Amino acid sequence: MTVIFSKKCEYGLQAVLYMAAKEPGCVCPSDEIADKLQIPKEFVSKILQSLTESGIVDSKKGKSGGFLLAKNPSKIRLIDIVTAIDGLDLFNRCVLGFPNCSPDQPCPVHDKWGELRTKAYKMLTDETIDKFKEKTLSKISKI
Amino acid sequence: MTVIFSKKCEYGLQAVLYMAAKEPGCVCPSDEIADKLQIPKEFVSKILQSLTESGIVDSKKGKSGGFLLAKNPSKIRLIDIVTAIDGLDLFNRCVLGFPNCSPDQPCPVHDKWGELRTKAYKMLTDETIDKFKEKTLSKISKI
DNA sequence: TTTTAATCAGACAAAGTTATCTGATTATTA
DNA sequence: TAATAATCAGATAACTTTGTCTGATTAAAA
Repeated sequence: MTVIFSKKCEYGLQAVLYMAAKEPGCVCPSDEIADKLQIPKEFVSKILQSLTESGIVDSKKGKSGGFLLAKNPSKIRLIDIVTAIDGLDLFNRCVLGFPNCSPDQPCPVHDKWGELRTKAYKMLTDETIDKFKEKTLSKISKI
Repeated sequence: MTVIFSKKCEYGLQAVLYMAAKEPGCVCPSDEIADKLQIPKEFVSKILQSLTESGIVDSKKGKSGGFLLAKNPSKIRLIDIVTAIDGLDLFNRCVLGFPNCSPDQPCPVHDKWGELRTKAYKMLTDETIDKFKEKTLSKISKI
């Protein structure tokens, strides 16, 4: 199998985009998120717990509790979520798995791949989640 | 964790590049490949077995046997190896894991990501392994 | 012809990821 | 204050990937 982000990270990104598409400050129970995104409830709950520690989301306990974004969506970048869940190995590791791949000891595809990787990193760094509100709503409605 | 290619695929790419860097028609025992690339012997052996079925490498049994490329390196593209081992899911699946991601039902990052993905696919499709002989030799010598 | 050194095949083991379950804790609301 | 509905925490199960082991088969070389 081939993957870019782990399932955890995919679900984390989906959940955060979902919350960003709702009214600001709106508290979402994990039940609701899991239901709307069709992903396992306990799993998404765990993922959001870890994002709470990273300061990206907040949680409210007790009745009518749930999860909500900890900051303004315009302050949350896609890369923040990826970093919190998967880390940045994707952008540091050699794509062919060679040890000590670096400009000094480049693997055969080092330069070509590095270019793509830099662009991907830039995209994730440039984009904040407030930009995706409309697109998320449109996508969610079709699930 | 975050991955692009599976370990199998990484090792497969490494091994094929290694064979392409040797004299044409040269038979490499799995021992030698495993040793030079510092990867598990039985594992690389299994991977090369599967690439034999895909017609990318050939194998010779018995004493002084081993693996060799089944075609001219100029006829083997990086994408052929990736396809044989990992498949093309990477280029078809939604990067956020949304179901039914398509131009009709795009995920929030569909367009931006699609662009990068297309470039990556093109790179793997354009590059044949004969182009990497020098770079592979230089990298191997430093492991 | 016997020994040797390799692939081949399949079972198995270890590790990591994904998913589920259970119970404790917390805070709202009736 | 009691009932309710949510997060939180930790154990465990299922699955996939990665890696190892053993023995059979094959073919070259002594």
